[in-house]
Amino acid sequence: MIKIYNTLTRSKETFKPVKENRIKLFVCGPTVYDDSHIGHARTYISFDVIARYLKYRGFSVFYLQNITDIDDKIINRAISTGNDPLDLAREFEAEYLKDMEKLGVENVNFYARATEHIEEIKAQIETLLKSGFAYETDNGVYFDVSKYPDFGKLSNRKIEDLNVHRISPDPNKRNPEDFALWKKKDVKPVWNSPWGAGRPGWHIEDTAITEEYFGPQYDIHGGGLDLIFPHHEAEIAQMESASGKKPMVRYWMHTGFLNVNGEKMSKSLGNFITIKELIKKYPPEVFRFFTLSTHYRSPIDFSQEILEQSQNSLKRINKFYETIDELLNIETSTFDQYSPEESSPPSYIPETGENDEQFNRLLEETRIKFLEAMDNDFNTPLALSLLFDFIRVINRNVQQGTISQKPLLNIKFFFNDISNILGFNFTSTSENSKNNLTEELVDLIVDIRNKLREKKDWELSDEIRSQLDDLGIILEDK
RNA sequence: GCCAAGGUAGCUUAGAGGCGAAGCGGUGGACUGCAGAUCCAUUACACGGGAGUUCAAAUCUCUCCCUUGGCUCCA
Repeated sequence: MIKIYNTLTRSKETFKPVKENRIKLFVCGPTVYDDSHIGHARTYISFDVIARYLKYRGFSVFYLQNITDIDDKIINRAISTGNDPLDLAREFEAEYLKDMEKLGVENVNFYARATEHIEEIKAQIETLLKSGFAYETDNGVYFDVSKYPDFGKLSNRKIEDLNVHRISPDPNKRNPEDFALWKKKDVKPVWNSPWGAGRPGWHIEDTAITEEYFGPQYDIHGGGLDLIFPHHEAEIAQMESASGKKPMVRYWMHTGFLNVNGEKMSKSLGNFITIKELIKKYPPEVFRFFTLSTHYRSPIDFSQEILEQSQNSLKRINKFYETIDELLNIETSTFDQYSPEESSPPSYIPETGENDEQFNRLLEETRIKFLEAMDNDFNTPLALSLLFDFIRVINRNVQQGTISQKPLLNIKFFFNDISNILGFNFTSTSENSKNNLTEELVDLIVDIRNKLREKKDWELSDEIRSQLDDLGIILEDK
């Protein structure tokens, strides 16, 4: 039974899709006017894991994301760089998709561009106008918040409180908190509409897109915490008014902020880190681990030091996975050739052992606890800590030679599942790098060094090891 | 002013009434020619202060202190 924290009710609820077994998941995508930053990465990795887990749990997940490719920021950026706004948007959209691919975010089924849903947007505005929820002014078409008494239910605000700190509200609007559905414009990218040329407001694209692919009601809507107000609030108002159906979304999920060195990430503070900059310094998996070591709703603090910690922690899991592989591979490659007469038999571990049952039981317990942790609002930090507990016990038994192949094989399958769910790739280097020239050359150097070691030429051996280390190749003598 | 999230060992995080918290880091030991990895031990009977409820409180209640964020665009 999966429980999800619902921003709307501010409590954990048992998850039940509208349609049995089929989940419609929408997550707000980026406005493509610049390179994506590590805050985006945090959010999209979180939802990537959520989608992966729901699939693992047997649900069929349709994960939809919008791409905001028309917006003031894009236009301003295009003007300042002398580009066409739509070209600029395409360019950064491509960069975004590349970044996501590198981060291992691969579960989005469809990316929907705002500019390719102008007809749906206009249709929804038309509906809202006809039913009296929207009105037209000289500047555009606005949603009349006073017609929707539930406005503020997601962000827990009262309409009265909203206009307190407003600066210079548009006098043509009926209420200061009314928001634009259509902006009348005559410059640059504009589309024709019954209300004149212009372009859509920010909020309407999402509901137009979700209505097109999901209908007026669906399961999960996700995004960053900062989108709750006003964006998601506006979405609810639009869609529920247009369709007359409530709720538009059953579960609202929001990811916490990523801060840098305890401060909000912003361009003015100079602590703005793009995904590209990040993955120049650290493998994407390290960032993924960092992300998953904090609950998705909690704020997360990014710093070099913490990323180093994540790197070391992840190394421990990878190392463990490699150890298992090695133990099992030794068997497959040398077990048949082993004969008791040989003076130095190849090291191997027995196929079965007397403790097999015990290890299988431990594995099952760990699996159950892991699933329980993930079921409980996707508690990845707890899930990871369970893995570490398990790894320690198995390592101990590996060291003591008290574990056999059979349980190790089961463990390997379990970790394959884990790597799928969390989006890691634990595959050991030995599996990946066969037929690789670099690897062969390294093997050659290692062979030579082993001969030096036989001659007890420690000085040269150590120098070779140290120089390999400088090249990023870590040599560990057994 | 209004809303929200927090303050748990050196660092990063789980836990949410009773059971040894996990990882990283430090120190010592086992193993090793050395180093690394791994294991064992230790740092470490941790929960911002105060009061209350309870047989029992990091966990519930009250109160105080502090941090961060949102209320304009933002994942």
